[in-house]
Amino acid sequence: MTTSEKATYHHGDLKKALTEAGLQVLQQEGLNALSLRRVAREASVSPAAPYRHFTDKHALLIAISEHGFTELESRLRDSKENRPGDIDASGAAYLSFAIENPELYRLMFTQNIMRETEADHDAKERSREAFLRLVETIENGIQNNHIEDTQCHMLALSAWSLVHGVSMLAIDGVLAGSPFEELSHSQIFKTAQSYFKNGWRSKK
Amino acid sequence: MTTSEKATYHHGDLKKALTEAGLQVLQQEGLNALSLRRVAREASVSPAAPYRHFTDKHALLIAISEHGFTELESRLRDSKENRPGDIDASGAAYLSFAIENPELYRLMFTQNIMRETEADHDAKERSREAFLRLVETIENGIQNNHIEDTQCHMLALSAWSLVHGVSMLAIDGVLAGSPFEELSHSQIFKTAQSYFKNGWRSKK
DNA sequence: AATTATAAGTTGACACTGCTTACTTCTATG
DNA sequence: CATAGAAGTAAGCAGTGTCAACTTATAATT
Repeated sequence: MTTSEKATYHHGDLKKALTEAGLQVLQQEGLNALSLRRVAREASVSPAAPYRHFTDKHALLIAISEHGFTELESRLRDSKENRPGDIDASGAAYLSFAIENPELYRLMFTQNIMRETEADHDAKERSREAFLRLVETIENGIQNNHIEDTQCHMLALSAWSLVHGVSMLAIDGVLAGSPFEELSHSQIFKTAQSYFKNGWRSKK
Repeated sequence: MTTSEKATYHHGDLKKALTEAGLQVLQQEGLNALSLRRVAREASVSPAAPYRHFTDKHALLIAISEHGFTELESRLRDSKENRPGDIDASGAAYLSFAIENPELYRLMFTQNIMRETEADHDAKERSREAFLRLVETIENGIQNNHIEDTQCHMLALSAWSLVHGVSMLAIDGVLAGSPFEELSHSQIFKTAQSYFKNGWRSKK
């Protein structure tokens, strides 16, 4: 209905439309419902139309995944601005994103960029960059003057592992019924962190 | 060719055959190649035959997933027997399983038991039990006389989160190119753990 | 301005998938 | 020995990923 959008061209920006439709289907009906034909239908276009913009179904998934990485990164950036140096807040922001977008989050780490496929090379590269920006953001988040780069990198990976693990377990419903369920996201992260700090002592 | 196996029945233990064929396809060609028809073909039966043993495709996946949980649990049990009280060894065993069976491991936490579906109720229940045994095994692994049950549960979840996170990142190729790559699995786990113990200091 | 090249979308088809219904066959039990 | 019921088959529907051949609208060129 908006005049400005329609004027673009014979058909609007179909690639964007397909990606957004795909994202919506993914979030509302899950990965199994996400098909190229369905997305094409959603955009009122023929079943083969998407192939003018994506070489593959995989390429569409990569594009959606890229969108996710960008959004997650921006959330971490926001959290860093609002509470600079507060790594707990960043962890909470990360976890919130995962919990609010379970299907998307799972997709991001399932149809992974690193995996070797023949899919659309450009999209793959852009997605990979978005992913690396995320890693960078995480590293910046725990930047420390007193340690060197290598240590910082490992620190980042360790922290990320914990948050990623909690996110996955939360998404998969493993936390349901556990004491974790009662806590807020921020508290979950804090608790896990404090337990790690205090160390886990085994019997022996 | 073996006489004893053929004598079982009109057709052997098809349910088991299908599950094993499914596992093999999953590991060798990935989740996308894993279809009911393909598995049926692999077991030399008609396309609809599996439906006498699985209500759903999902039910087959649940069965395969259950197999995975049982195997992982047994590995953790072994590790505990061989090196009682050595939680690092358990973590390494866990990580090894994930790295050796990436597709299976991903499936286990993707087609999760907790998710609400109409699938084969029995299989779902058995799989859920296998899963809970795993949680129990993990909790037993870090059992501690000095802390109460609730704390122990949270400790287990925290430790699990870390190992699960490292496993996922490793599977997804995120660790490739990082300092982690140089280390053995056991060392990866130890390193992450030690970093957590020492704490991560932020600038502020 | 008319022509042409090309990007974008359509049509129709193939092989494959999950799943269902109706049918057959074997096996175990009364 | 008869037969109920479990196990497997056959045929078919709707949906899917993908491709080749075709059409059309836009952009570029003369």
